[in-house]
Amino acid sequence: MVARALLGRVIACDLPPGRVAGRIVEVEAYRGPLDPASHAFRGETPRNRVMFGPPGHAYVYFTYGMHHCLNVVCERKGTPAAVLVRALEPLEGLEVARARRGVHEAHRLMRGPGCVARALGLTRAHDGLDLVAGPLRVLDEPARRDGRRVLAGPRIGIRVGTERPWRFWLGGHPCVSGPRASAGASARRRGTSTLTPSRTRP
DNA sequence: GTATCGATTAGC
DNA sequence: CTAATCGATACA
Repeated sequence: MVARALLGRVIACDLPPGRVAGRIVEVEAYRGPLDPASHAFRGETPRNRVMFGPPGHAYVYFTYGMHHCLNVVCERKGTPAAVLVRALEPLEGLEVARARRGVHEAHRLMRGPGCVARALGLTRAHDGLDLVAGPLRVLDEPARRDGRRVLAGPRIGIRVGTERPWRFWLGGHPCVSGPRASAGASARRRGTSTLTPSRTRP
């Protein structure tokens, strides 16, 4: 619900040395006790505390010993749910983002959740920020999807909960990480079944 | 206490 | 495909 509504909206981050902003083009939804892929699946901890708080706040976590990821907390206080921001289309502050990322091409600046947080300059220090008050904000202007369709497919990078099509993105957008066509279309073209696991583990 | 594994990425 | 790199988690 909230995940789809966030597609096409703008996130702006006002931290030194200047504003970096981008349009949301790819997200993933995570829920609480019913979603084994969610950080909130096993209850509240110091790390995921913000997910259990009021909506409209940033949940920023640290993972793989080197990356941060940005989420938008949804649902009322006490009901953990969040939307992972996986990719933005750069709009403002491209030079600041380039300096932080060490990458030049615009379409690769904020492609992937770790890259989004890096380009915006976010760390655990920004966990819990109010996304209406700032300095990290979801701007109060209508979503602009530029005629692109909202497509859905399985979430990326998880090993449980993959059966739920809770990854959403703007079809064909160059800043989307991973597959850009719908899962169904992609499976049809390749003659493979979406239901067949593509990866096994010894 | 030790062992394992990530809501990832860059590079070969 | 793997290394990087460390906090959270599982388990003895």
